[in-house]
Amino acid sequence: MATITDPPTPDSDTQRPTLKTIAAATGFAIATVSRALKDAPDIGEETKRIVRETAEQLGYRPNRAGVRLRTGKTNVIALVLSTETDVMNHTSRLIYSIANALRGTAYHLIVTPFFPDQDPMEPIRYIVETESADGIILNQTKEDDPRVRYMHDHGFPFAAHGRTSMGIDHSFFDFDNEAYGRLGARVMAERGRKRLLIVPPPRAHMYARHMTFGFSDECALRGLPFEVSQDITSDSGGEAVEAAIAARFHQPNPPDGILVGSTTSAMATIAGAESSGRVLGRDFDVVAKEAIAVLRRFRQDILIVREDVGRAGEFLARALLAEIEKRDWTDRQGLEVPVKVEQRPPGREVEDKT
Amino acid sequence: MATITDPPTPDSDTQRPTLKTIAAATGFAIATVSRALKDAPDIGEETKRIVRETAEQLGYRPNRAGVRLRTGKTNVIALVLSTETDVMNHTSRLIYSIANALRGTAYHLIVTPFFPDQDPMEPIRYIVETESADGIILNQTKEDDPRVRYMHDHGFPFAAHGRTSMGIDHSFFDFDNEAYGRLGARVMAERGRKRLLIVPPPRAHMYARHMTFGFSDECALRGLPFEVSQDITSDSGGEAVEAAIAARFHQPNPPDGILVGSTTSAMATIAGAESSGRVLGRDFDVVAKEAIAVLRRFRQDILIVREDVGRAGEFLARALLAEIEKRDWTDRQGLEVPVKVEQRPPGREVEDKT
DNA sequence: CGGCAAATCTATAACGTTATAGGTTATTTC
DNA sequence: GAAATAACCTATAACGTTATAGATTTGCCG
Repeated sequence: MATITDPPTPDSDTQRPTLKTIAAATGFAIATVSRALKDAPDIGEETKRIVRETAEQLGYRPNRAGVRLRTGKTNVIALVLSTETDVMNHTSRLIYSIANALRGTAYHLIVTPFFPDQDPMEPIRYIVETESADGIILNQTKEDDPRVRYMHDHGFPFAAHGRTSMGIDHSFFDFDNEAYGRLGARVMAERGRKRLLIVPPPRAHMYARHMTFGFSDECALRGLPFEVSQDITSDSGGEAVEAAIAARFHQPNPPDGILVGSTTSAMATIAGAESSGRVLGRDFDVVAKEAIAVLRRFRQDILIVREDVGRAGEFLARALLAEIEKRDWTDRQGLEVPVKVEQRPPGREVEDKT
Repeated sequence: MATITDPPTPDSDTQRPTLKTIAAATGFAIATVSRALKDAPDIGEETKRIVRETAEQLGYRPNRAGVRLRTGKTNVIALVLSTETDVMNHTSRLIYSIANALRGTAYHLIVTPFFPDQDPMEPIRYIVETESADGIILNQTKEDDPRVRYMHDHGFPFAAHGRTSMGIDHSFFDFDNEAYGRLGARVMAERGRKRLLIVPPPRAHMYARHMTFGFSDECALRGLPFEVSQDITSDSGGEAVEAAIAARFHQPNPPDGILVGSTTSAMATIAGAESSGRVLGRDFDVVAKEAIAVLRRFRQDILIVREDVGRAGEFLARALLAEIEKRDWTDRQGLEVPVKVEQRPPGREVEDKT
């Protein structure tokens, strides 16, 4: 039984509009529509207007395969990167490892960063709507992430670097930041620290919550005083962190153990604390997580937990391929659990005895 | 007048083989060839063998646009990256800036890193042969770079991050490492340093030559003793550099001013020198070039020259588009000339008086 | 030896686009 | 008023691939 107005079946209008669609809608021939859209001289102004408007309204986007097949134009720029000389950081390592996992497959990797002035949904919508990829890998998930919801709702294959908590069961790889928080708290407690502080990443991020929870809970279990400051959140440059930490160390009861999330905040935190004359390793400890090898040289006495981003990239690529090929694969959700803290070289390490 | 055997005109056989080509060569129908190549059950074993061999021999590679148009399969994985929280390093910054410059154009960016176990020519050949991109951006050029020669010979649009010296006039953007070498030498000389040393990047790289030449020449002009060590070359982790510098500082006549190329080598160099008890800024200076903001926090007294990789990416994207669209654009070759050295904050700087 | 199935191959159409040649009006020219 | 011209539009083919339905050949059974 159909209702009076056509109830838009979720998938009825899912077909992307083509030149044909526009031709049908306007009554012009396909060729005319094509030429009108490229502003050819032998098409009437009025026709162009109509065609353009209909195209706009239907959300027409040229099919790249069609164009490419006909014209030979790929509309692709390849960036061929040498991995020879480079301190690989988090992002490039992720890219390299995904690309590496894709070697030997038929897949190409296109990279679509989105910028602060942009809606995070924009690239996702573009890719899904124009079907310009078979699947998407995304990073820095939020607790309630609209991108994840969108792709899930559209049945579009994806894998996320990071988890979400919105009741959607999706492929992901994540560093276990809760375990990291616990581990950091534990190690500092065992080193005799009495008052801990956490510098959490921006709160919207999923990993910030995990990290903060693990840290707080471990401290609470041990009856150890701790602070989760509202003012001190890591910023990209670290300027704010440095200032805030410096300020905190000039107040009474300063912390003697700090847990931070990234290389940048570690350096900023230490700089801030040192500004009060205190010495790392003697007067206070810092536990940091890093994917690159920078911090050990920065200060010998920093406590480092290593994150293997390469493993994440590899896992995500494999999981996504499984999604795309609809294999029912069990290993679609992976967690990297940190178990050790690297201390002063050479390699005196604290093993986890859980 | 044709010679007896068809003289393979450079471009006569340039056409990529398609299923049609194989069909013609084997006498089978196109459909048969297609099915044979996918190992369909209703094709005879002998046929499959013949088809596969011919395909192999002709170097057949399926046309992605054809497949995509017919099947809807893109064979593309999209990596959607947040740029929000990240210390952008050299590589990711380059990627971001290129992607950003491509926003609003019809172009997609595919990333193809190549790894140490791989022939650098492999990705280039693949892209050119399969026409899977309209143009290529490549980095870390060598003095005589086969990739550049190949693309130039094939008339394939490209732009290089870095120059070459093989008599080919191509699009590039480069940091002026010669000027950097000179500037570093000059600043240290002006600070009263008496014996300089350079830690050059691996010699095959173009920028290593530029840097070394500028440094050496400037020292020579000033009559300043300097060393271009054969043993000390920057390695990716910096281990070798640290050891070599440490060794050098335990010998007579150690340098009191060192020029290095990267963030990593700067840290390694300083660590090595400090192992002999010397103090940066008092007993020796280090001039380093960096694209990220790490070194200032590492040691306050380091002398920093900043490289704007974002500008490189933007320029390269623009230049490549001009190449592709065959616009005769004058700005196809760009140079970033360093003019200042950042010293201890806040912002006491040495301006170039050239 | 007719008939039937299996094995193997082929013709055709379609995906979405654009270049080309051609068609239809209306308008101008002599 | 016939012919030429301009203005605007359309039909068709092709790019390379694959799914589908159908064609041909071969072997086997009764």
